[in-house]
Amino acid sequence: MTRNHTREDILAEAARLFARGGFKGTSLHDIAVAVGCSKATLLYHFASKDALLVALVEPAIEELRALDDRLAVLHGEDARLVAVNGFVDLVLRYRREVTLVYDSLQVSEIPRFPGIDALAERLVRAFAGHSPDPVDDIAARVVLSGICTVVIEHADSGGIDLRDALTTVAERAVSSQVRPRQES
Amino acid sequence: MTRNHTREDILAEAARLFARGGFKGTSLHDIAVAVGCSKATLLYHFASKDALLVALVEPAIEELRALDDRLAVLHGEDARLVAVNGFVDLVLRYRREVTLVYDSLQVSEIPRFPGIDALAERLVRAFAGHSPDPVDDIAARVVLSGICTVVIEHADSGGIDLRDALTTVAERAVSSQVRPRQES
DNA sequence: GTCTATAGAAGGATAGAC
DNA sequence: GTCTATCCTTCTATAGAC
Repeated sequence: MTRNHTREDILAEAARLFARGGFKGTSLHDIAVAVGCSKATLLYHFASKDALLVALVEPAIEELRALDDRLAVLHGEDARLVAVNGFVDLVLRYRREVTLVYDSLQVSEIPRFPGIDALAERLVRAFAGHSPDPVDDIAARVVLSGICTVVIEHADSGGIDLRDALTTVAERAVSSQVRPRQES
Repeated sequence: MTRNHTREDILAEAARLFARGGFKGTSLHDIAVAVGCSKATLLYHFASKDALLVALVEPAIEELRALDDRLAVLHGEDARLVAVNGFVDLVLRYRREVTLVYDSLQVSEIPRFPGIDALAERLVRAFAGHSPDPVDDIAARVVLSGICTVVIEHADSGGIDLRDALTTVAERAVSSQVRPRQES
């Protein structure tokens, strides 16, 4: 557990600083100071600044892909439930990392992760319970991106269970008055 | 109307590029190339890169403050309706600018606008219809930030009325099952 | 594995001609 | 008003000692 102490420190500080200042807004110098080492040490552990970012978000991406796989065989309401619960859980465990991934979709200041755009699109559709209603599609997009943002600033969740709140919001936003549910 | 052709071009291109690449992710060189002029010309019209950003978002900030003023005398459901309709309208008219303002709240890569944090907090409360339920508070935050994000990528709104969709989503997300409405 | 020193590129901003 | 040329800083990354 105590192996590669420095490498872990770098990842932790980089996550914190990237979340606060953005990827382009955070320099290797900033990270080095936060860690308490030199820039050269950073680049000994990671080939480049981009490589550091990739290493940072890799675990989150892996889990995102796993969730995507699980969703592949689900439809409608089933997909929605798994997507919402799975994504909220994932975002809570990888707060800062997921936001970096999400930013990479919109802002080209960050290196792209292959296949992420299509994955995000499938996730939106699942969040919408594959509803044909365009409003549900918009709702899914709003909630999906909103969750990513809120989870960052709410590092201090004031007593309330953030997980329950976020899933509830996702539930509400996408629920049409007439929900096309499969009453099996 | 044809006065200060270049200045307007600079603002337009800067808005486009900042939205796509982020503030730090977009250089004066990038903007100059897009406009078709030199960096020096940019800095003749605007004192600095920061000043360019401020000039860009100033109109949006002004309207945001105006909305905030209107909200000051409203409560509960009335506040919610005015806040949601007013904000959605504002965001649709200043798509790229509002997002820059919103980013300035989270990411310190962008110069801060005075009083914006408190304003944003009041807006959140209004979006929540001043509900005491913490879930409504979270819902308001999710929807508020989600709207800012979605409106950017949806430059191509596919036939659907984005305004209606966004207000509907905001309505749904914050509506508790038991809405504390003032049935006058 | 970590450091100092430095290379090499890119960024924001200024000077001065036109 | 717009340009070219330049300055100075900051940034990423490398070289080489320890």
